[in-house]
Amino acid sequence: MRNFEEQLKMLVKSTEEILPLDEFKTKLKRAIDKNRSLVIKYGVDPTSPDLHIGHAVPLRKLRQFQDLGHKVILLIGDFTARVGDPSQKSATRPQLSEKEVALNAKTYTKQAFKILDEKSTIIDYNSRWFSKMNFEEVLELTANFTVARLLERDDFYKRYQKNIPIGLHEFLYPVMQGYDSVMLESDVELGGTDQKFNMLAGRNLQKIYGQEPQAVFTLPILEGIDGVQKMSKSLGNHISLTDEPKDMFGKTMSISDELMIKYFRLATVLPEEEIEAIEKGLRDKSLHPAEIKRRLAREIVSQYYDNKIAQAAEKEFDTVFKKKSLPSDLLEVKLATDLFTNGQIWIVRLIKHAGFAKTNGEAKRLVEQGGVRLNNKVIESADVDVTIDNGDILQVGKRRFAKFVCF
RNA sequence: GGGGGAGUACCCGAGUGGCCAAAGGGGGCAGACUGUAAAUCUGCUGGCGAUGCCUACGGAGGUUCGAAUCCUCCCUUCCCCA
Repeated sequence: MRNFEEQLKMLVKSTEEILPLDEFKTKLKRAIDKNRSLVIKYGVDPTSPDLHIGHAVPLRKLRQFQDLGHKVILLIGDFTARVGDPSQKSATRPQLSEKEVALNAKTYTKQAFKILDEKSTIIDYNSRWFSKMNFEEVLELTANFTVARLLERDDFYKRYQKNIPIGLHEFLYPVMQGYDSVMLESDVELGGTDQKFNMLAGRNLQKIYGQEPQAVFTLPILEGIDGVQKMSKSLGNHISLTDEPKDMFGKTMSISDELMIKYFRLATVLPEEEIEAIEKGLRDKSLHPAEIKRRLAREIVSQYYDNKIAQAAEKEFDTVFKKKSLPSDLLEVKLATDLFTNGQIWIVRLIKHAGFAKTNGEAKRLVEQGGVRLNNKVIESADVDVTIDNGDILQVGKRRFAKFVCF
Protein backbone atom coordinates (compact mmCIF):
# COMPACT_ATOMS: atom_id res chain seq x y z
CA MET A 1 0.00 0.00 0.00
CA ARG A 2 1.23 3.44 -0.86
CA ASN A 3 1.88 6.04 1.74
CA PHE A 4 -0.53 8.70 2.87
CA GLU A 5 0.76 11.57 0.75
CA GLU A 6 0.77 9.54 -2.43
CA GLN A 7 -2.70 8.18 -1.87
CA LEU A 8 -4.11 11.57 -1.01
CA LYS A 9 -2.65 13.18 -4.08
CA MET A 10 -4.07 10.52 -6.35
CA LEU A 11 -7.49 10.50 -4.81
CA VAL A 12 -7.96 14.23 -4.71
CA LYS A 13 -7.14 14.62 -8.36
CA SER A 14 -10.02 15.68 -10.61
CA THR A 15 -12.62 15.72 -7.89
CA GLU A 16 -14.92 18.67 -7.61
CA GLU A 17 -15.09 18.78 -3.80
CA ILE A 18 -14.27 16.62 -0.83
CA LEU A 19 -16.56 17.33 2.06
CA PRO A 20 -14.99 17.80 4.54
CA LEU A 21 -11.43 17.37 3.34
CA ASP A 22 -9.94 17.30 6.85
CA GLU A 23 -12.15 14.46 7.93
CA PHE A 24 -11.17 12.51 4.88
CA LYS A 25 -7.50 13.02 5.60
CA THR A 26 -8.00 11.76 9.12
CA LYS A 27 -9.84 8.69 7.91
CA LEU A 28 -7.24 7.91 5.30
CA LYS A 29 -4.34 8.38 7.64
CA ARG A 30 -5.91 6.20 10.30
CA ALA A 31 -6.69 3.49 7.77
CA ILE A 32 -3.11 3.43 6.56
CA ASP A 33 -1.69 3.46 10.07
CA LYS A 34 -3.86 0.58 11.17
CA ASN A 35 -3.45 -1.18 7.85
CA ARG A 36 -7.15 -1.20 7.20
CA SER A 37 -9.07 -0.31 4.09
CA LEU A 38 -11.74 2.30 3.70
CA VAL A 39 -15.27 1.38 2.69
CA ILE A 40 -16.20 3.29 -0.43
CA LYS A 41 -19.83 3.48 -1.37
CA TYR A 42 -21.07 4.19 -4.84
CA GLY A 43 -24.78 4.04 -5.44
CA VAL A 44 -26.13 3.40 -8.88
CA ASP A 45 -29.61 3.84 -10.07
CA PRO A 46 -30.34 0.96 -12.39
CA THR A 47 -32.83 2.96 -14.38
CA SER A 48 -30.97 3.25 -17.63
CA PRO A 49 -29.06 0.12 -18.51
CA ASP A 50 -26.71 1.88 -20.87
CA LEU A 51 -23.54 3.32 -19.36
CA HIS A 52 -21.76 6.17 -21.06
CA ILE A 53 -18.40 7.84 -20.70
CA GLY A 54 -19.91 10.28 -18.22
CA HIS A 55 -20.53 7.40 -15.83
CA ALA A 56 -16.92 6.44 -16.31
CA VAL A 57 -15.80 9.46 -14.29
CA PRO A 58 -16.87 8.12 -10.88
CA LEU A 59 -16.11 4.57 -11.92
CA ARG A 60 -12.51 5.47 -12.62
CA LYS A 61 -12.24 7.16 -9.26
CA LEU A 62 -13.55 3.98 -7.67
CA ARG A 63 -10.98 2.02 -9.56
CA GLN A 64 -8.28 4.20 -8.05
CA PHE A 65 -9.57 3.42 -4.60
CA GLN A 66 -9.52 -0.25 -5.47
CA ASP A 67 -6.00 -0.09 -6.79
CA LEU A 68 -4.97 1.45 -3.51
CA GLY A 69 -6.48 -1.48 -1.67
CA HIS A 70 -9.73 0.03 -0.48
CA LYS A 71 -13.03 -1.74 -0.42
CA VAL A 72 -15.54 -0.62 -3.01
CA ILE A 73 -19.22 -1.36 -2.64
CA LEU A 74 -21.31 -0.91 -5.72
CA LEU A 75 -24.74 -0.42 -4.30
CA ILE A 76 -27.50 -1.14 -6.73
CA GLY A 77 -30.43 1.03 -5.81
CA ASP A 78 -32.94 -1.54 -6.85
CA PHE A 79 -35.39 -0.29 -4.28
CA THR A 80 -34.76 3.42 -4.73
CA ALA A 81 -34.94 3.04 -8.49
CA ARG A 82 -38.56 2.40 -8.02
CA VAL A 83 -38.87 5.87 -6.58
CA GLY A 84 -36.74 7.61 -9.17
CA ASP A 85 -34.01 10.04 -8.22
CA PRO A 86 -35.36 13.56 -8.54
CA SER A 87 -31.84 14.95 -9.01
CA GLN A 88 -31.61 17.27 -11.99
CA LYS A 89 -35.05 16.26 -13.02
CA SER A 90 -37.71 18.77 -13.63
CA ALA A 91 -40.45 16.23 -13.40
CA THR A 92 -41.40 13.08 -11.55
CA ARG A 93 -39.80 10.00 -13.01
CA PRO A 94 -41.79 6.99 -13.99
CA GLN A 95 -41.43 4.16 -11.54
CA LEU A 96 -39.90 0.93 -12.74
CA SER A 97 -41.04 -2.59 -12.21
CA GLU A 98 -39.01 -5.09 -10.23
CA LYS A 99 -38.21 -7.00 -13.35
CA GLU A 100 -36.90 -4.04 -15.32
CA VAL A 101 -34.70 -3.05 -12.42
CA ALA A 102 -33.18 -6.51 -12.14
CA LEU A 103 -32.37 -6.60 -15.82
CA ASN A 104 -30.90 -3.12 -15.79
CA ALA A 105 -28.74 -3.94 -12.80
CA LYS A 106 -27.27 -6.87 -14.64
CA THR A 107 -26.31 -4.93 -17.75
CA TYR A 108 -25.08 -2.12 -15.57
CA THR A 109 -22.57 -4.22 -13.64
CA LYS A 110 -21.41 -5.92 -16.78
CA GLN A 111 -20.47 -2.58 -18.29
CA ALA A 112 -19.09 -1.20 -15.05
CA PHE A 113 -16.56 -4.01 -14.98
CA LYS A 114 -14.98 -2.57 -18.08
CA ILE A 115 -13.51 -0.15 -15.59
CA LEU A 116 -13.83 -1.66 -12.13
CA ASP A 117 -11.93 -4.67 -10.90
CA GLU A 118 -14.59 -7.32 -10.73
CA LYS A 119 -12.88 -9.50 -8.15
CA SER A 120 -12.57 -6.83 -5.53
CA THR A 121 -15.94 -5.19 -6.03
CA ILE A 122 -18.74 -5.92 -3.62
CA ILE A 123 -22.19 -5.64 -5.05
CA ASP A 124 -25.10 -5.02 -2.75
CA TYR A 125 -28.76 -4.13 -3.20
CA ASN A 126 -30.67 -1.71 -1.06
CA SER A 127 -33.83 -3.75 -1.28
CA ARG A 128 -32.00 -5.93 1.24
CA TRP A 129 -33.04 -3.52 3.99
CA PHE A 130 -35.78 -1.40 2.50
CA SER A 131 -38.04 -4.21 1.46
CA LYS A 132 -38.20 -5.37 5.04
CA MET A 133 -38.81 -2.04 6.63
CA ASN A 134 -42.18 -1.53 8.22
CA PHE A 135 -44.05 1.71 8.42
CA GLU A 136 -43.12 2.39 11.99
CA GLU A 137 -39.46 2.25 11.05
CA VAL A 138 -40.11 4.51 8.12
CA LEU A 139 -41.67 7.08 10.41
CA GLU A 140 -38.76 6.86 12.76
CA LEU A 141 -36.32 7.38 9.94
CA THR A 142 -38.16 10.27 8.29
CA ALA A 143 -38.54 12.07 11.60
CA ASN A 144 -34.85 12.90 11.27
CA PHE A 145 -35.55 15.32 8.46
CA THR A 146 -37.60 18.45 8.14
CA VAL A 147 -39.51 19.62 5.12
CA ALA A 148 -37.64 22.92 5.11
CA ARG A 149 -34.35 21.03 5.02
CA LEU A 150 -35.45 18.97 2.07
CA LEU A 151 -36.77 22.00 0.27
CA GLU A 152 -33.33 23.55 0.48
CA ARG A 153 -32.27 21.16 -2.15
CA ASP A 154 -31.95 22.95 -5.42
CA ASP A 155 -33.99 20.60 -7.59
CA PHE A 156 -36.87 20.61 -5.18
CA TYR A 157 -36.62 24.32 -4.65
CA LYS A 158 -36.75 25.05 -8.36
CA ARG A 159 -39.64 22.75 -8.94
CA TYR A 160 -41.47 24.26 -6.04
CA GLN A 161 -40.82 27.77 -7.33
CA LYS A 162 -41.98 26.88 -10.78
CA ASN A 163 -45.15 25.24 -9.52
CA ILE A 164 -44.07 21.84 -10.72
CA PRO A 165 -45.41 18.99 -8.62
CA ILE A 166 -43.17 17.14 -6.20
CA GLY A 167 -44.33 13.69 -5.18
CA LEU A 168 -44.15 12.90 -1.50
CA HIS A 169 -42.21 9.75 -2.29
CA GLU A 170 -39.58 11.82 -4.07
CA PHE A 171 -38.93 13.64 -0.85
CA LEU A 172 -37.93 10.30 0.54
CA TYR A 173 -35.19 9.72 -1.98
CA PRO A 174 -32.41 11.57 -0.15
CA VAL A 175 -33.56 9.99 3.08
CA MET A 176 -33.25 6.55 1.59
CA GLN A 177 -29.90 7.18 -0.01
CA GLY A 178 -28.69 8.48 3.31
CA TYR A 179 -29.89 5.40 5.09
CA ASP A 180 -27.95 3.26 2.64
CA SER A 181 -24.80 4.81 4.04
CA VAL A 182 -25.87 3.88 7.55
CA MET A 183 -26.46 0.29 6.54
CA LEU A 184 -23.14 0.01 4.74
CA GLU A 185 -21.24 2.00 7.36
CA SER A 186 -19.41 3.68 4.54
CA ASP A 187 -16.33 5.80 5.10
CA VAL A 188 -16.58 7.55 1.79
CA GLU A 189 -19.37 8.02 -0.68
CA LEU A 190 -18.78 9.34 -4.12
CA GLY A 191 -21.03 10.58 -6.86
CA GLY A 192 -21.60 13.39 -9.31
CA THR A 193 -22.02 16.94 -8.07
CA ASP A 194 -25.75 16.47 -8.55
CA GLN A 195 -25.62 13.89 -5.77
CA LYS A 196 -24.19 16.26 -3.20
CA PHE A 197 -27.39 16.77 -1.28
CA ASN A 198 -28.20 13.09 -1.13
CA MET A 199 -24.72 12.20 0.01
CA LEU A 200 -24.77 14.83 2.70
CA ALA A 201 -28.04 13.35 3.94
CA GLY A 202 -25.98 10.22 4.54
CA ARG A 203 -23.64 12.14 6.82
CA ASN A 204 -26.58 13.42 8.85
CA LEU A 205 -28.09 10.05 9.34
CA GLN A 206 -24.82 8.36 10.15
CA LYS A 207 -24.29 10.89 12.94
CA ILE A 208 -27.76 10.26 14.28
CA TYR A 209 -27.18 6.51 14.21
CA GLY A 210 -23.96 6.93 16.13
CA GLN A 211 -21.57 6.33 13.27
CA GLU A 212 -18.68 8.40 12.09
CA PRO A 213 -20.04 10.32 9.11
CA GLN A 214 -18.76 9.47 5.67
CA ALA A 215 -16.62 11.80 3.64
CA VAL A 216 -18.30 12.93 0.47
CA PHE A 217 -16.52 13.07 -2.88
CA THR A 218 -18.28 15.00 -5.58
CA LEU A 219 -17.06 14.49 -9.09
CA PRO A 220 -17.55 16.75 -12.06
CA ILE A 221 -20.36 16.04 -14.43
CA LEU A 222 -19.47 15.53 -18.04
CA GLU A 223 -21.54 17.45 -20.54
CA GLY A 224 -23.03 15.57 -23.42
CA ILE A 225 -21.82 15.93 -26.97
CA ASP A 226 -24.22 18.83 -27.45
CA GLY A 227 -22.06 20.69 -24.96
CA VAL A 228 -25.02 22.04 -23.08
CA GLN A 229 -26.74 19.47 -20.97
CA LYS A 230 -25.29 16.75 -18.82
CA MET A 231 -24.57 13.57 -20.68
CA SER A 232 -27.53 11.29 -20.56
CA LYS A 233 -29.02 8.62 -22.66
CA SER A 234 -32.49 10.07 -22.52
CA LEU A 235 -31.20 13.31 -24.03
CA GLY A 236 -29.46 11.40 -26.78
CA ASN A 237 -26.19 13.25 -26.28
CA HIS A 238 -24.13 10.41 -24.92
CA ILE A 239 -21.19 8.28 -25.95
CA SER A 240 -22.06 4.84 -24.75
CA LEU A 241 -19.46 2.43 -23.40
CA THR A 242 -20.88 -0.10 -25.79
CA ASP A 243 -20.86 2.15 -28.83
CA GLU A 244 -19.10 0.84 -31.91
CA PRO A 245 -15.55 2.21 -32.22
CA LYS A 246 -16.45 4.25 -35.27
CA ASP A 247 -19.41 5.83 -33.52
CA MET A 248 -17.34 6.51 -30.43
CA PHE A 249 -14.80 8.20 -32.63
CA GLY A 250 -17.34 10.09 -34.69
CA LYS A 251 -19.37 11.25 -31.73
CA THR A 252 -16.24 12.57 -30.10
CA MET A 253 -15.38 14.45 -33.27
CA SER A 254 -18.76 16.14 -33.06
CA ILE A 255 -18.16 17.85 -29.74
CA SER A 256 -17.41 21.53 -29.86
CA ASP A 257 -13.81 22.75 -29.69
CA GLU A 258 -14.47 24.42 -26.35
CA LEU A 259 -15.45 21.13 -24.78
CA MET A 260 -12.31 19.23 -25.75
CA ILE A 261 -10.21 20.00 -22.72
CA LYS A 262 -12.94 18.99 -20.34
CA TYR A 263 -13.27 15.71 -22.18
CA PHE A 264 -9.53 15.16 -21.96
CA ARG A 265 -9.69 15.67 -18.22
CA LEU A 266 -12.78 13.63 -17.50
CA ALA A 267 -12.94 11.01 -20.19
CA THR A 268 -9.31 10.04 -20.77
CA VAL A 269 -6.47 8.85 -18.59
CA LEU A 270 -3.92 11.34 -19.88
CA PRO A 271 -1.78 12.87 -17.15
CA GLU A 272 -2.64 16.40 -16.11
CA GLU A 273 0.69 17.85 -17.33
CA GLU A 274 0.00 16.63 -20.83
CA ILE A 275 -3.50 18.06 -20.82
CA GLU A 276 -2.13 21.40 -19.72
CA ALA A 277 0.35 21.31 -22.56
CA ILE A 278 -2.47 20.69 -24.99
CA GLU A 279 -4.47 23.51 -23.49
CA LYS A 280 -1.57 25.86 -23.93
CA GLY A 281 -0.93 24.68 -27.48
CA LEU A 282 -4.51 25.38 -28.42
CA ARG A 283 -4.38 28.82 -26.92
CA ASP A 284 -1.24 29.94 -28.71
CA LYS A 285 -2.38 28.14 -31.86
CA SER A 286 0.69 25.95 -32.09
CA LEU A 287 -1.64 22.96 -32.07
CA HIS A 288 -4.44 22.48 -34.54
CA PRO A 289 -7.85 21.89 -32.96
CA ALA A 290 -8.86 19.27 -35.50
CA GLU A 291 -5.70 17.27 -34.75
CA ILE A 292 -6.30 17.54 -31.03
CA LYS A 293 -9.85 16.38 -31.37
CA ARG A 294 -8.68 13.35 -33.31
CA ARG A 295 -6.24 12.63 -30.54
CA LEU A 296 -9.07 12.86 -28.01
CA ALA A 297 -11.24 10.55 -30.04
CA ARG A 298 -8.38 8.04 -30.34
CA GLU A 299 -7.73 8.17 -26.62
CA ILE A 300 -11.34 7.49 -25.81
CA VAL A 301 -11.73 4.63 -28.24
CA SER A 302 -8.50 2.92 -27.23
CA GLN A 303 -9.56 3.08 -23.63
CA TYR A 304 -12.60 0.92 -24.21
CA TYR A 305 -11.20 -1.09 -27.10
CA ASP A 306 -7.51 -0.83 -27.97
CA ASN A 307 -5.02 1.21 -29.89
CA LYS A 308 -5.34 -0.67 -33.09
CA ILE A 309 -9.09 -0.43 -33.15
CA ALA A 310 -8.85 3.28 -32.43
CA GLN A 311 -6.60 3.78 -35.42
CA ALA A 312 -8.97 1.82 -37.59
CA ALA A 313 -11.85 3.98 -36.39
CA GLU A 314 -9.92 7.10 -37.29
CA LYS A 315 -9.15 5.78 -40.73
CA GLU A 316 -12.79 4.95 -41.22
CA PHE A 317 -13.74 8.44 -40.19
CA ASP A 318 -11.45 9.91 -42.83
CA THR A 319 -12.81 7.60 -45.46
CA VAL A 320 -16.34 8.72 -44.88
CA PHE A 321 -15.94 12.37 -43.99
CA LYS A 322 -12.75 13.56 -45.61
CA LYS A 323 -12.63 11.53 -48.76
CA LYS A 324 -16.38 11.19 -48.74
CA SER A 325 -16.21 7.61 -49.85
CA LEU A 326 -18.07 4.62 -48.55
CA PRO A 327 -17.71 3.19 -45.08
CA SER A 328 -16.27 -0.31 -44.91
CA ASP A 329 -19.16 -2.01 -43.24
CA LEU A 330 -22.39 -1.01 -44.88
CA LEU A 331 -25.78 -1.61 -43.47
CA GLU A 332 -27.36 -4.24 -45.66
CA VAL A 333 -31.00 -3.83 -46.48
CA LYS A 334 -32.95 -6.65 -48.02
CA LEU A 335 -35.49 -5.87 -50.68
CA ALA A 336 -38.14 -8.40 -51.53
CA THR A 337 -39.41 -8.44 -55.09
CA ASP A 338 -42.94 -7.67 -53.99
CA LEU A 339 -41.83 -4.18 -52.99
CA PHE A 340 -41.46 -3.35 -56.65
CA THR A 341 -44.03 -2.54 -59.27
CA ASN A 342 -42.81 -3.15 -62.81
CA GLY A 343 -39.32 -3.46 -61.42
CA GLN A 344 -39.45 -0.01 -59.85
CA ILE A 345 -39.91 1.45 -56.41
CA TRP A 346 -40.91 4.92 -55.29
CA ILE A 347 -37.86 6.66 -53.83
CA VAL A 348 -39.79 7.74 -50.74
CA ARG A 349 -40.79 4.19 -50.07
CA LEU A 350 -37.23 3.02 -50.52
CA ILE A 351 -35.91 5.50 -47.97
CA LYS A 352 -38.54 4.43 -45.49
CA HIS A 353 -37.78 0.80 -46.08
CA ALA A 354 -34.08 1.39 -45.40
CA GLY A 355 -35.11 2.87 -42.06
CA PHE A 356 -33.82 6.37 -42.79
CA ALA A 357 -37.19 8.03 -42.37
CA LYS A 358 -40.26 7.20 -40.37
CA THR A 359 -42.83 8.91 -42.56
CA ASN A 360 -43.27 9.79 -46.19
CA GLY A 361 -43.09 13.44 -45.31
CA GLU A 362 -39.72 13.03 -43.67
CA ALA A 363 -38.36 11.06 -46.62
CA LYS A 364 -39.64 13.65 -49.04
CA ARG A 365 -38.04 16.44 -47.12
CA LEU A 366 -34.71 14.65 -47.22
CA VAL A 367 -34.94 14.33 -50.97
CA GLU A 368 -36.07 17.90 -51.48
CA GLN A 369 -33.17 19.17 -49.42
CA GLY A 370 -30.72 17.31 -51.59
CA GLY A 371 -29.74 14.90 -48.87
CA VAL A 372 -30.41 11.67 -50.71
CA ARG A 373 -28.03 9.93 -53.10
CA LEU A 374 -28.40 6.71 -54.98
CA ASN A 375 -25.06 5.33 -56.13
CA ASN A 376 -23.57 8.72 -55.39
CA LYS A 377 -26.02 10.59 -57.60
CA VAL A 378 -28.25 13.13 -55.92
CA ILE A 379 -31.93 12.38 -56.30
CA GLU A 380 -33.52 15.57 -57.53
CA SER A 381 -37.18 14.91 -56.96
CA ALA A 382 -39.26 12.98 -54.49
CA ASP A 383 -41.57 12.08 -57.29
CA VAL A 384 -39.40 9.50 -59.00
CA ASP A 385 -39.50 5.74 -59.13
CA VAL A 386 -36.15 3.99 -59.29
CA THR A 387 -34.81 0.61 -60.27
CA ILE A 388 -32.56 -1.12 -57.79
CA ASP A 389 -29.91 -3.70 -58.56
CA ASN A 390 -28.06 -5.86 -56.13
CA GLY A 391 -25.36 -3.85 -54.39
CA ASP A 392 -26.81 -0.43 -55.14
CA ILE A 393 -26.05 2.08 -52.45
CA LEU A 394 -28.41 4.60 -50.91
CA GLN A 395 -26.97 7.46 -48.91
CA VAL A 396 -28.98 9.78 -46.70
CA GLY A 397 -27.24 12.77 -45.23
CA LYS A 398 -23.54 12.52 -44.56
CA ARG A 399 -23.39 9.37 -42.59
CA ARG A 400 -26.22 7.01 -43.25
CA PHE A 401 -25.64 4.38 -45.89
CA ALA A 402 -27.48 1.29 -47.02
CA LYS A 403 -26.49 -1.40 -49.45
CA PHE A 404 -29.36 -3.21 -51.07
CA VAL A 405 -29.67 -6.92 -51.43
CA CYS A 406 -32.46 -8.01 -53.73
CA PHE A 407 -34.11 -11.36 -53.56
C1' G B 1 -63.81 22.82 3.00
C1' G B 2 -63.62 28.06 0.47
C1' G B 3 -61.25 31.33 -3.20
C1' G B 4 -57.84 32.26 -7.31
C1' G B 5 -54.39 30.60 -11.31
C1' A B 6 -52.29 27.02 -14.90
C1' G B 7 -52.46 22.72 -18.68
C1' U B 8 -50.59 24.58 -26.36
C1' A B 9 -46.31 20.28 -30.99
C1' C B 10 -40.05 16.50 -28.92
C1' C B 11 -39.00 20.60 -24.88
C1' C B 12 -39.70 25.78 -23.38
C1' G B 13 -43.26 29.21 -24.74
C1' A B 14 -46.68 33.15 -27.65
C1' G B 15 -51.57 33.12 -29.19
C1' U B 16 -57.94 34.79 -25.94
C1' G B 17 -63.74 33.63 -32.24
C1' G B 18 -62.06 33.16 -38.83
C1' C B 19 -55.81 35.66 -41.70
C1' C B 20 -54.00 28.92 -36.97
C1' A B 21 -51.04 22.93 -38.65
C1' A B 22 -50.60 27.39 -34.45
C1' A B 23 -45.27 33.23 -33.43
C1' G B 24 -40.37 32.87 -31.16
C1' G B 25 -36.45 29.99 -28.98
C1' G B 26 -34.12 25.22 -27.96
C1' G B 27 -33.43 20.46 -29.84
C1' G B 28 -33.43 17.44 -34.27
C1' C B 29 -32.62 16.86 -39.60
C1' A B 30 -30.66 18.61 -44.37
C1' G B 31 -27.61 21.92 -47.43
C1' A B 32 -23.38 25.34 -48.02
C1' C B 33 -18.69 26.29 -46.11
C1' U B 34 -14.42 23.82 -43.59
C1' G B 35 -10.41 21.70 -39.84
C1' U B 36 -14.25 17.32 -37.96
C1' A B 37 -20.36 14.82 -37.13
C1' A B 38 -16.43 22.05 -34.40
C1' A B 39 -17.95 27.11 -35.40
C1' U B 40 -20.84 30.04 -38.84
C1' C B 41 -24.70 30.77 -42.49
C1' U B 42 -29.29 28.93 -45.01
C1' G B 43 -33.50 25.83 -45.23
C1' C B 44 -36.86 22.14 -43.21
C1' U B 45 -39.28 20.29 -38.77
C1' G B 46 -48.02 16.69 -37.71
C1' G B 47 -49.95 12.49 -41.11
C1' C B 48 -51.62 10.86 -45.99
C1' G B 49 -48.75 8.97 -53.47
C1' A B 50 -51.62 15.17 -51.18
C1' U B 51 -53.75 22.11 -55.15
C1' G B 52 -57.33 18.34 -51.15
C1' C B 53 -58.41 15.29 -46.90
C1' C B 54 -57.38 13.58 -41.81
C1' U B 55 -55.42 14.29 -36.86
C1' A B 56 -53.92 18.00 -33.10
C1' C B 57 -53.83 23.20 -28.24
C1' G B 58 -55.56 18.29 -20.68
C1' G B 59 -60.67 15.08 -21.31
C1' A B 60 -65.98 14.86 -22.51
C1' G B 61 -69.99 17.61 -24.14
C1' G B 62 -72.19 22.36 -25.90
C1' U B 63 -72.79 27.52 -28.34
C1' U B 64 -71.51 29.21 -33.43
C1' C B 65 -71.64 29.27 -40.49
C1' G B 66 -66.74 28.86 -37.93
C1' A B 67 -63.46 27.21 -31.44
C1' A B 68 -56.65 26.57 -29.03
C1' U B 69 -59.75 30.96 -28.03
C1' C B 70 -66.74 31.39 -25.49
C1' C B 71 -70.04 28.06 -22.05
C1' U B 72 -70.84 23.44 -18.86
C1' C B 73 -68.95 19.31 -16.39
C1' C B 74 -64.66 16.42 -15.35
C1' C B 75 -59.24 15.35 -14.75
C1' U B 76 -54.30 17.02 -13.38
C1' U B 77 -51.57 20.66 -10.92
C1' C B 78 -49.99 25.24 -8.24
C1' C B 79 -51.01 29.34 -4.90
C1' C B 80 -53.84 31.80 -0.92
C1' C B 81 -57.27 31.13 3.21
C1' A B 82 -59.12 27.32 6.72
